[in-house]
Amino acid sequence: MSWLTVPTPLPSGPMEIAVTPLGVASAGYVRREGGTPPCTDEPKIRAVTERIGAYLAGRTRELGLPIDWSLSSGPHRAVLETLWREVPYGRTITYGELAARSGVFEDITEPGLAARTVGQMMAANPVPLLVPCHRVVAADGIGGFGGGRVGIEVKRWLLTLEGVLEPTLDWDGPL
DNA sequence: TATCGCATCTAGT
DNA sequence: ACTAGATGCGATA
Repeated sequence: MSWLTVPTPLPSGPMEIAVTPLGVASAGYVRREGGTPPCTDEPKIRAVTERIGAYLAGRTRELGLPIDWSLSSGPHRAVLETLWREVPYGRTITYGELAARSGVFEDITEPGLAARTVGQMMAANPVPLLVPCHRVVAADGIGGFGGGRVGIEVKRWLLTLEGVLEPTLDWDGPL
């Protein structure tokens, strides 16, 4: 596993991406702590940078990057894969609905519990952006996002990019 | 293995 | 419209 940094127009700045021979294993909106080996595979760096750049510039709706799922397993992975398969560009799903779709929480009957658990799984998503956790919203509003204050801005930015939200006055992305 | 912190929801003022 | 409480999972050390 090696790391590379990709410039983005996001409010959070550049992303840190970890790649393996299988694909992208990890992505972060915030800078990783040092100590991880940088990626030296130039064609791979160019491919990842180009795909993410095109997506965030509105030139494509598909990232088209292979995902290495090995960092997640069990129910966590099942929910992430459900989200990845069933929620396309420009669509959103609520925490509760995703819980139901994934089929992981059929034993859980308490209202809201499955939804909360999904929220915690999204917070622990190793590959945000590739697995579109920003398309998962609360039943009554936009919901939350990791990374504190900047995190929620990233979520709004991405939803605006995909046409889910109306551009605000400070919108600095494409369109 | 023990502890911590919730990316929610629903109901009750 | 707004506030508070229920409640158990996953992550971290």
